[in-house]
Order: sequence, then C-alpha cells, then structure tokens
Amino acid sequence: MAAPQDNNRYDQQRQRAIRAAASVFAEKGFYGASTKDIAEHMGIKQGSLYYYFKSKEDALGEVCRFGIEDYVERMKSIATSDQPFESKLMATVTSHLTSYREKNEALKVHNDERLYLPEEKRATLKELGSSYRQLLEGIFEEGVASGALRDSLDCHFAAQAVIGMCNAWGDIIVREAELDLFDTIQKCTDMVLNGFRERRIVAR
Amino acid sequence: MAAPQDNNRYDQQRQRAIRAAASVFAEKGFYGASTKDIAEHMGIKQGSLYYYFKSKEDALGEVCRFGIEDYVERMKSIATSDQPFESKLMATVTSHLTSYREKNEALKVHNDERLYLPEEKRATLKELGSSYRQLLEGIFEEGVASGALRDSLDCHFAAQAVIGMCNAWGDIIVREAELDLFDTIQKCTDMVLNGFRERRIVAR
Amino acid sequence: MAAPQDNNRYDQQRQRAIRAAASVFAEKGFYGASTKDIAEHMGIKQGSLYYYFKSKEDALGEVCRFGIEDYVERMKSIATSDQPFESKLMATVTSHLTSYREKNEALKVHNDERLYLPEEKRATLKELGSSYRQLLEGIFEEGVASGALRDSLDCHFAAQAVIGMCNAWGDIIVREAELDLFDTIQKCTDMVLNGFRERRIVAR
Amino acid sequence: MAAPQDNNRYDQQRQRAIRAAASVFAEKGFYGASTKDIAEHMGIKQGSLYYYFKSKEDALGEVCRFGIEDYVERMKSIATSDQPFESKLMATVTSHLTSYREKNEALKVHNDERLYLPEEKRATLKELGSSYRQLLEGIFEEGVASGALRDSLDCHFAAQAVIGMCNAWGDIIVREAELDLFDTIQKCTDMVLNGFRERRIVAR
DNA sequence: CATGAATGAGCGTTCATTCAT
DNA sequence: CATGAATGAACGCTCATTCAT
Repeated sequence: MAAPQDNNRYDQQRQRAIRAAASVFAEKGFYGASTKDIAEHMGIKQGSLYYYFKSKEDALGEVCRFGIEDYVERMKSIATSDQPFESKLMATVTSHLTSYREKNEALKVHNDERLYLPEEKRATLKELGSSYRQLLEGIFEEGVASGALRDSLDCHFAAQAVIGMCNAWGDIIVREAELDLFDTIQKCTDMVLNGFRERRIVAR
Repeated sequence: MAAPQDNNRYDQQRQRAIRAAASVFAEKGFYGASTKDIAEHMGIKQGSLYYYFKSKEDALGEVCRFGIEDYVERMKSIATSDQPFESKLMATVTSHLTSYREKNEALKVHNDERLYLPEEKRATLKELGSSYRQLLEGIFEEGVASGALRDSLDCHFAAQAVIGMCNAWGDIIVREAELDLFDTIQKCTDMVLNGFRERRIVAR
Repeated sequence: MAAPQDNNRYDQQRQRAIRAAASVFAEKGFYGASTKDIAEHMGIKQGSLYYYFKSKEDALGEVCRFGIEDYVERMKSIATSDQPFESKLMATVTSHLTSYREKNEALKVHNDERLYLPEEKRATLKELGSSYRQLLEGIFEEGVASGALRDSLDCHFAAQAVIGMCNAWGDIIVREAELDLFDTIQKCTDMVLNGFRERRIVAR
Repeated sequence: MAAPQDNNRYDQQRQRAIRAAASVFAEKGFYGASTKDIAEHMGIKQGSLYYYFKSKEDALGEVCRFGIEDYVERMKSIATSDQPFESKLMATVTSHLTSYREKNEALKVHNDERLYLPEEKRATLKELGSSYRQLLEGIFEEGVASGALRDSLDCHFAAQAVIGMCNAWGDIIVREAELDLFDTIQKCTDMVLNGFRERRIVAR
C-alpha cells in the first residue's frame, strides 16, 4: 500500500506514472496502449518508464490495485457509517455510478482490463473485489436484521446482483453522456428495494 | 440462420473453429488471444485457421454472430406468445441465462469484445441488440397495461436493467460452472418483481 | 526442348499451363501472382498445378525459356535470311518492338521477372540471350564487311546498344498505347544508322 | 536536398540503410528482397530496420528518391551552362552513366521498381523524370537551332532514346564492374551523333 | 488425374524491453 | 535519472507445397 503522498521526488513521479497509465489504459485498452503512449502522456521517453514499472503488465497491475483500493475504501466508509440501511444502499449505488461518470479511470481499467493480468495478480485483486462484495453483503445483512429486508433474502445473491447491475449501468453511463445520473441511481435503488410489481405496501 | 449442424466436413470444422475462438476470446480477450491460441485450442496449426476465417477480426465477428443468433429469435417467440407477464419475464431470464451455458461463452464475447469489430459489423449487431431490448420493453409495457406492474414504471429503464443484470450473471455463470442456474433465474425474476424489501402485499 | 506439339493430353495441358503462367506472370509479376491465380486461369484447382510444374519457380523458368526461345528463333531466321544489312537491322528492331505490342507475354516475363530465378537457371537463359546478341553482332559484322558500316565500329557495343534501346522503347510502348509503332521503328533504325547530326552524305 | 553526410549517428545509419536497401532491391527486386535481407546487408537485425524506415515500401521510396535526387539538378546545370551542343550531350551521358556507379544501384531500383510505390509517391518521381526529359529535349532543340543537328529531328524521340539507352547501359554497368565507363560514354555519344553507317561528312 | 484440406515456413510489422552512454 | 538505439520475440497473415482420398 503506497502512502498517498511520499515526499521524495521518485515516489511523486511514480504516482504520476500510475495516473498516466490509468488514463492511457482507460482510453485505449491495455493492448491498444503502448508504453510509448504512457511515457509521452507524462512527458518522458519510452525507455525511462522502466524506472517506475518493472513491465507494462506491472503498470497494469498497479493501476488496477490503485483503482480498486480507492473503491473498496469508499465502500468501507459507507459500511461503517451510521446510517439506516436504505441510505447505505443508495450511497453504494451513488458511489459506484458516479465513479463511472467522474472518469475514475483506474476503476474502469480494473473492470475492463484486469483479465490481461496473470492469474496470480488477478487473485489479489479478486480478494479486494471480494471484500467489497462482503462489505455490501454485510450491509444487506444489517438490512435483514433491522427488518427492512425480508428474512428470506439471499444476501450473497443480493450483493452480487447489485454490483452486476451497477457495472452494467456504468457501461451505459460511459457510452451515453446525456443520461441523467441521479434518476438512474434512484431507479436502481428503487428496483432493488421494491421491484416493479404493482402492490400496496403496509409499512411495519 | 446457419443450420446448427451441417453435414459436410468443412462446416463442421468451421463450427469447431467458432467455438474455439469463442472460448479463447472469452478467456483472454480479443487482443490477449492469439490466432495460435485459437488454432491450438481446436488442434490445428495456426495458418490453417485461415481456411475457416478470413482474418482474426472475421473470427470475432463470427463468434459474436453465433452468440446472439437465435437470441433475438427466442425473444420474439416469447414476446408474441400467449402467456401472462410473469411467465414472459421468467422465460426471458431463463432464455438469457441458459444461453450462456449453451453457447460456449460466445455471448460473453459478444458483450465484451464486439467493440473491436469494424463499424459496419457492429451496426448489424447493435440492431439485433436494440430489437431485443425493444421486445423486452414491450413485454414490460404489457405488464403495466395489465396492471401487473406499477403505472409509474419506466419500461425503458426496466428493460435495460434486466438485460444488464442478466449479462452480469452470465459472466458469473461462465466462470463458475457449479452455480445453480435455476436458482439464479428464480432469484433474479423475484428481485425484479418484488425487490428485496420486507412488505405486505395486498392483492388488488 | 519440348516439341511444340505433343500429341498426348498431358503435354497439351502442360502447354496450356505454361501459357497460363505466362499470362498471369506478365500481368501481376512473379510475386504478385499466386499459384491459385495460374490454376484458375486455366480452369483447374491450385493443387493440380503441381502435375505440370515442380514448383512455382519451375513455372517461371519454363515461361522464360519458352519466351526467349521464340525470340532467338526469330532472330535466327532473320540472321540467316538473304537480305542486305539495312533490312536485317530493321527486321530485328521490328521483331523486337512488335513483340512488345503483340503481347508476347512470355518474352515480357523473361525480361522483367527472370531475376527471380535461381542463379543456375538464369545462367541458362543468359546463354540464350547471349546467342541472340551474338547473332545481332554477326549482322553488324556483315554490315562492316559489306562496307555499309564503318570499319571502326565496335560490333559488340553496337549489338548491346540496339538491344538496350529496343528494350527501353519496349517499356514505353507497353505503357503508351497510342504510340505509333512503325514510326518508332523507323526512327530507331535511322538513329542507329545515321545519328542525329546534320551532314551531307556522299554515297559510295 | 538531404545533405550527403549528416554528422549525427542517426542520419549516418539511415544513409547506410538506404544504400543497403538499394543494393538488395537492385539484386532481388522489391518483392524478392526481404526486410531481413536488407537488415543483414547492413549488419543489424530485421526489426531494427523499422527505426529507419516506416515500412518496406517507405524504404523503396527513399531509395528511389536517393537514386534521382541531384540527377535532375545536375541536368539543370548542364542545360543552363554555356557550352556547345556536343559538350552538353556528352555531359549528359557522362552524368547519367556515372550516377550508376556512384549511387549504389539506387538509380536502377528507381527505374525497375518504382512502379511498386503508391500512386502518390510515384507521381512525385514521375514529375522529376519528366522535367529531366524536358531539359534534355531542350538541349536537342538548341542543337537543331544551332544547325548541329538535322532540322527533321524529333527531339522528343531523341531525348527518350538517349535516356532509354543510358538506362540500358546503366544496368550493364551495375552488373559488370570492370566495364570501361569512359569508353562507353564516348561510344554512346558518337552513336547518337553519327550513327554507325559508313559515310563522308562534308562540313558545312 | 484432380481435389479439398492442411501444413509450415516465411513475411512485414509492432513493441516491450534492455543497456551503453 | 534519462535517453537513443537496438533487440528479439511475438503477431497476423499469405501461400507454395503436400498428400490422403
């Protein structure tokens, strides 16, 4: 876990390198981007990149880790916050979808390009992803415990479904610039909570 | 619609080639997969692949076509069938998720890699995808009209969400062979209809 | 030396193969032409070509030989004919230049593509070419002996120069369809005989 | 005009690459030569060639440009110089034939292989070639005007013929290193001026 | 004889990577 | 630290060639 800001010049440059790689990978994909592209994006020459990365693959790994760490971090603060279940759910969806629109490039790279990482590194990321899912699962469990959600709910399924749906909407959000983000967030959470069926709800 | 099994040798081998390409593209991505990988996966030599595909890109195109062919067709027959809304929804989800099992990852490839196709071919696929979504939208509209779904439902959003969620689960299905397909189908439809919230429904 | 017409079917087909190869090589060049092109041009399949040629290179060799044999043959009949020097020179130039316009494809192939032959085969052709040049040299020597040409003439140089010039004009003739062939033939022979200088000639 | 010798390493190596390409293209033709051949001829590895050329075709283009650069320039200075016709003609032939010795076959490559260049580049070269021919035509017209050449001379034909003959001899010069250049130059100009015929010239 | 199917070697090209300077 | 130059391995693709049928 690299400290967010190291004082010496090397670590600063390395951070710049990771961000440059994130930006270039996000735009062109791992194979579409060349090390030359990345180097130029941060104003150095191709060969010099190797002072900051062992290899191109290493660069991808660093970007992915950086992307998902942030993401898990935000989820952690949501999970540990003192809000009712509904708020946490909406915070989760909001965090997830806004990160797509706000060009959280490293997260996009993690989602779309991590398959190019070797098995081993992918496993590390998978754990981080799992911890995200577990945090979300925990939120759902709280919801069940508090009586907000039905007792029969399969929280593992629920977490998976929400993540999957958020990613699917994320792709659409990136493609369609005019789409109303807040509206989508609301409709997503509403669907997850209430479904589409016509009904009369009697509050507990 | 290409006949699923042609009798002559060439067409059989071509089918094998398409499935091999689907499998390799799904695992490694279009750029991560080499034509050598595909050829080896079907037990021929790299150069021989070009007896069945004009180019690597052509192979991707064929995989994508294979992935979604019948897909829209099946949706059409669901949409025009004489079933209540709930049945149609479940039929849709079932059709969608079982495709992932049957089609050797071709559908996943269609979703994740079709952007590497040239504009022209992508347009054909896009039309198919759009017509799929419109059929599903129509089903939702019927559901609203019949009173099964709430009046306020945004059917466009609903269709998009269901498709996105099915695709997300599809990815998981491809990865995890042991996952119970029928259970997932049920939970998905239930979520879409009822949401996760604890409630008492008073039938109309 | 294959007899011009053999009676059995094989040799007939072989002749067709050589002509097909000549035609295709002339149009597309040795590397631009594929064995498939040649086969299709004579209405058989690619693999079947190998009943008539050992290899593609062999095909080129046969075409070149065929092309230049014809050419030398014509020169032989000019050289041994009973005409005065001037007539022989003009006959030579005429034969050379008309063969370009009349699409003597095999000769064109010999001139343009023989460099793709292995050293060994090229040597054989070179001998044929040399014999052409020697025949022409002989004609010049006759011209000197008869007093039509100056005593000091370097007949080797002269033959080389005429051949070179004819080839150069041949290229132009092929490119420029509207060029007057007869006019060019006359001007060439006139230049070779009289040069461009203003002078008064006192006939012997 | 690229300076004949640049001082920095890159330009030196690039010159070597162009000469190597010229040599290999001249011997084997554009399609017969591989980039590996060229690289080996200058003692580097195949891939490294692309540090100096964008593509094989680019290499051909550079060779052709190298082959004719200065060529037109030299002709211009001959044409505008203050010499009698005979001197200009001899200067032309001398310039043309010595080029073949100096330029490492690049001129031969220009003549034989430029047709493999894309339309656009070929057009540039064609213009240079045309302006060369026009300058030579002008020299012949001066010769006619001054009375040195016959009134009836077709100057376009004459220019074309001289160029063609020089190129034909150029090919021989490249092949046969021992050939006496000066002797050939003299015989060529003599032929062009006086032809081969025995005659008595009565000076005007 | 002829073919369909497959092969294998070669090609031009790209590019991550190395390293002397 | 940084660079310019070179490398070498891989890639997509082509195609002459082979051979069982």
